[in-house]
Order: sequence, then structure tokens, then C-alpha cells
Amino acid sequence: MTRKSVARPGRERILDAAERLFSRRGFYGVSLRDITEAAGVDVALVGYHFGGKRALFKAVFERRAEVLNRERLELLNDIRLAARPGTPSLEAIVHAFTYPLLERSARGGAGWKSYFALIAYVNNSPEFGPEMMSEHFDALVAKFIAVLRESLPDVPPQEIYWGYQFLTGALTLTFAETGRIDKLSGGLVRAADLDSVLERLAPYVAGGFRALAARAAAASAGRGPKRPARAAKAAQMKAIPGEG
Amino acid sequence: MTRKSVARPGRERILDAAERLFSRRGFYGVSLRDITEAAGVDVALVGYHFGGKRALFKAVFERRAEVLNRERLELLNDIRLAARPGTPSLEAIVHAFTYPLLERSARGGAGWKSYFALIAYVNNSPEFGPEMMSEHFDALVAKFIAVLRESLPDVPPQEIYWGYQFLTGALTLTFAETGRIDKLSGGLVRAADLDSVLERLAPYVAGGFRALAARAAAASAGRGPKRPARAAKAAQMKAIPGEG
DNA sequence: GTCTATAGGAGGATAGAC
DNA sequence: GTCTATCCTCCTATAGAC
Repeated sequence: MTRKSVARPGRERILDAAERLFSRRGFYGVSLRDITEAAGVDVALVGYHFGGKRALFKAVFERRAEVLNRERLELLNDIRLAARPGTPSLEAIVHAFTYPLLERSARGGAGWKSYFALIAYVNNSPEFGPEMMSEHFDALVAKFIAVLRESLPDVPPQEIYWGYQFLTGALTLTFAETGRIDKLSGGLVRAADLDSVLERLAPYVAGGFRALAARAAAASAGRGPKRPARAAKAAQMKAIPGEG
Repeated sequence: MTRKSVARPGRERILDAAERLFSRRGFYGVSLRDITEAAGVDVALVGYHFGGKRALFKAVFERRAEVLNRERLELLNDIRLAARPGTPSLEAIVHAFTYPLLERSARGGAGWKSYFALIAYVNNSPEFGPEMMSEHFDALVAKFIAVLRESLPDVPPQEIYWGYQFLTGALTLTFAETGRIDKLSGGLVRAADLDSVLERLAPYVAGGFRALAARAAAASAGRGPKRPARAAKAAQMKAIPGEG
């Protein structure tokens, strides 16, 4: 018991502060001075530990990614075994995909909370999104999509990808916790109430997938019901003057 | 015909350039010098026309908001009249909510394309989201939610708000067009293919709302099926050392 | 590992000429 | 409405002492 409750070393304090600040104002909205001041260390330490600002940003993003992926993969395997010889329900698949994230955002502490807000920022960023999200999460996402396809064998793969895209959009906006829904609902619903999200996101998304499956089946059965008739008025788009 | 095809005035060129750049790198990722250089005007003009960088940002956001709201409200009224004496389908409501946006992002030109990417940025931003989105869109959103409630009279209002939250998350990630889904699907699905989104988002979301309705009905009928059993393994959360 | 000091540039804003 | 010129702050990065 030579070093019980050692002070958190500078490197970790920088990561913590960077995580918190990047998640609120993005990569460019935070200076190294902001971060190191919040961390209580000197600016020069960023160069020493990480090399530069961008490298620090990536380090923050990577720190918690693998923990999550391991846990999500375990859950996915659990439900596959439990469903044998059949396949897991859509609800179970989406639950396994989202539960480790929502659970940690809800009860993992402030660091995790910030981390998921950062995920929301990155996932919606044209600059960082494709590169950073793909690098750390696409391998796992591909596994989930494979299981979704097993559970929806007659559904064209495009439908699964679109369904996943809508899922990840809904999920990441939830992580952002901007509080807009609080205001909109007059306080009836709170963005921070992730237990409510946990109860609802899986059925919502499963319902969405089933609707896409039905739509695809109808569309392939001869000319089925296509898109809803567009109101004629919508076609008259008053462009801003001078814009093509 | 005294001034046919006048050169676009400086003020508009600044707005155009700012819209494009802000949508790609966010508020802090773009300097006034970046913007005015792209617009081909001097930096000082931003001060003259808008007052400052933040005011410019708000001006960009506001420029196209009311055009959209007017059109969406017209569509909403159209479908309400068409459905009389009943209420519109969930699909029709979601379609009216999203069609004007997706249509302009797809075929409104580069300015509109950037604008919706900017919406994605703002909607997911803890700093700008609640204030800017609420100010310009909440009045309209409240009207849509009212119609959703009419169409789902037995569903608790919280469910409608959650369903809306998931909808707006899916929609805004679509606007971001980061291209991640292109890579993930091996090119089978393209983020820029908004016609495919237009065909799928309304049924997906409608299916989601119906699933939330069913869940709420089951939950209120005595202790119905609660959340899926949490895999025990998920509880063991290996925290990062030192984090509470 | 941590700090001091500083280089060297980029940032937003604005006064004032035209 | 537009540009020139300039102020002063803030930025990232790094060399070097401890």
C-alpha cells in the first residue's frame, strides 16, 4: 500500500479535461490553454505527452473506444447463443448494440458522459466523422449488421444499412444531450433520462426495421405502393434570389 | 431590365461562403479571413454588414429557416385537410415534416446542401443547439407534435416526444452526409442519395411510433413486458482506473 | 514529467480613407 | 459599400532549465 490514492497523473488529467471541453465546443472551440488550465498543468505538457492538439483529440477519442467494443461484442455473442438455433429478435440486437453505451452514459460518471457527447460531435462532423468513427467502430458495426441480416434474411441489404443509419443518428443525438427536448416538451421529457431512452430506442428501431422490410417487400411485388404522393405545392420552391 | 444578372452583392457572398465553411468545420473551425477570402471581399465587411462573427453565424442560420417553416406548415395543413374528417397517417405527418428539407437538400443547390449540414452541426451542439434550434423551429415542431398526438390519441405524450427526438436525430445525421454509411456498406448505400431517405424515413419513423405506442399500452396494462433482461455481464463495467 | 520562456503566426475587431 | 492599415489578443509549438 505504498501509493494509495495517488494524484491522477498529468497525462490523464489532460485527457479528462480535453474530453470535457472538446465534447462541449468541438475540436476548434477549445484551445490547449483552456485544456491545460482546466487540468491544472502546463501547456507544454500536451506536446510532451501527445505531440500536438490533433493527436490529443484522437487520444481522447480512442481511450474509451475499445472498452465499449469489447463489451458490445460480448453482448452480441450472448444473445446469439441464447437465441440458438434461431436468431435474436431485432429488439435484442438493437439492445445489445445500444445498452453498453446508454448504460455508461447514464451511470459511468462525468467522463463517460462527456465521451458520448464527443461521439455525437464526431459522428455528425463531415471533417472527423468518416475517418474517426470508421476506424474505431466499423468493425463492430459490421458484425451487428451481419446479425441483423441473419434476422431479416429476405430483406435487401440496403434496407439494413439505412435502418442502421437512422439508428445511429437517433442514438448520437441522444448522446449530445442538448436539452432541446426538455424545452420542447415543457419538461415532460428530459434528455438526460437515458433509462427512458433505453426502454424505447430498441422497440422504436425494431419497428422501423420491420416497416422498411414491409416497404421493400411491397415494392418488389410488382409496382407496389410507392412513395406518398407529393403535395403539388411542395414543388414550388421559392429560391433565394440569385441561387441556382 | 436595367440590371439583369447583377453581380451578387458582398453581403450575400459572405453569407454563402460562411454557410459553406461553417457547415464543414463548425463555428470555431472557420476564421473570418477564411470566409471573406472565399467570398472575395475584405475582412472588414463582416463587421460592417453583420457586426461580428457570431452575428454572422446567426444570420446564416436564420436566412433559410423561415422559407422552410412556411412550406412545412403549408404541407401540414394540406394533409390535415385531405384527411378530414379523420387524421393524417403517421407516414403522411412525418413525410410533411421531412419532405421540404430532404427535397431542398437533394435538389435545392449547393447552398441548401450546406445549410442542412449546418443544421446537423447546430442540432447536435450543446452550445448552439438548444438556443438556435428552439428559436427558429420549435413553434413549427410543436404544431407537428400536436398533429401526431391527434393521430395517436391513446398514446402518452412522452412517447411522442421521444419518437420526435429519434426522428430529428436520424434526420440530422442524414443531413450531415459524412459518407460514413457509404464506406460501411461498401458503396451499396450512398449518404447523398436523399431520394432513398425520402422513401424510407417516413415508414421507419411511423413504425417506430407504433412500436412506442404498443410498448406504452403493454406497460400500462398492469406490469406488462418491461425492458429486455439485461445481460448480467454488462453490469461488470471495468472502469478506467481512477474514475468514479 | 513538469515547468519557464519565447518564437512566430493567426485570430477578431475597428478606425478611417475612398 | 468597400478597402487599407493596424491593434492587441490568443494561438500552437518547441527549446531548454529543473
